[in-house]
Amino acid sequence: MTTAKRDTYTPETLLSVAVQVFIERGYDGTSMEHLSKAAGISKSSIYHHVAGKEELLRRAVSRALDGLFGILGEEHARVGRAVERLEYVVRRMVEVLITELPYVTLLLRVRGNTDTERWALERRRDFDHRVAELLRAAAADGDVRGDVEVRLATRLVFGMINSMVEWYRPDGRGVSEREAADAVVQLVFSGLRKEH
Amino acid sequence: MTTAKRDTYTPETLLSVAVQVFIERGYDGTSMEHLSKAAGISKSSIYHHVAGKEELLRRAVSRALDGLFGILGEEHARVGRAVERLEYVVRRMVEVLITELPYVTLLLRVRGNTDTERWALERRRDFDHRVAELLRAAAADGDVRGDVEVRLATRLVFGMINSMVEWYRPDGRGVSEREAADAVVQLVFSGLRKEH
DNA sequence: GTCTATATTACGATAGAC
DNA sequence: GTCTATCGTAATATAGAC
Repeated sequence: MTTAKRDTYTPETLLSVAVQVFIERGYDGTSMEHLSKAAGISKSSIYHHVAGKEELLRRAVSRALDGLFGILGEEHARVGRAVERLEYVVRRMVEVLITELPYVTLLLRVRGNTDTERWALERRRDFDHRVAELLRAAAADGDVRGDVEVRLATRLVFGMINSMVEWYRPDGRGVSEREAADAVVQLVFSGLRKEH
Repeated sequence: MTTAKRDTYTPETLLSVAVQVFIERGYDGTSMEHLSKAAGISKSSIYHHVAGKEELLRRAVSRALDGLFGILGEEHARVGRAVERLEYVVRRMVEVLITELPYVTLLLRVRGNTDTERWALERRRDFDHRVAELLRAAAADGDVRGDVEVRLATRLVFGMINSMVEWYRPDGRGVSEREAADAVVQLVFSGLRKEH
């Protein structure tokens, strides 16, 4: 290459700044002015890199969705007893949520006002259904309790995992990724009550 | 009274309309124009009833918080073994969430951009701490497993309960309040795995 | 209590210079 | 690739008539 890489923005690096601001102020609550201040460049410079606010949102939620769907392609999610595959997917969901925390955070806050948001919601539903199928198979195997409806249980488990974006912070002082994943797996499969 | 009550708006009735719109479009994504269209009156008429958008938000989250804090004052939440009080509070949280669904939904989506939102977040934290204390007491009694940290477990349980606002719809066709509360209590205390 | 009309500010996006 | 300046629109809120 002829010129060294300067500390100028690319769509990728701009994205990480934008996602932070979106999370702090909310997507709707963030103006292009807010983004330009946070990035240290002018509004029109942002338009040089991306077509607009919504493209930044699309790139962000795409990254989160790619991480989640990637789990379903992994070997431990595809072979073995359903209940074991389910446990693996639950653990990996926690890990992906932490690895891609800002992007997953944004994905989970999307409500469906724009085309991009509706597309993200649809892909989330696809993912949910895939995991629900796993739970259904585990129930058919007799490995999970039959007194809670599959769809309801899936929603509650997803709720527990996804809620981590509200409080998890990946600094050294808090909960480690391993501790978080262990706690979720313990609660989801064995519950709070001490076993006798 | 001298005149019969007409079908005109009061701050209360206007609130129920506004909350619906806030939930559909997001608080930031809702303009006074949107509200006036939904209410069937002009923008300036809304300003006759409330000082502005933020007052509607404050009224809404107050109602949700009153419902939640009310639980802690109930007898079953104050007397008895800690693990039993905890189970009662979890069940009642589900019930209040369903009873005050739109208001709790709004409360849980608040992010902290305005004074009202920061106040709501603070009160939510207070409530969380009160329930965490209950879990701590149950652990001290030896009724709850000791291998998951109290603060972490509380957050995950709240995550599961609160996530219900994302999908629960109180029409006759779906999950009843009783089924939902039972499922949450089962999962939180006993987990998914079939007991041996 | 509701309306129309409007003041004022902020928004997303573009033009065009450097 | 970044800037300043600006366009057209839509936002919150108010004034004042009825």
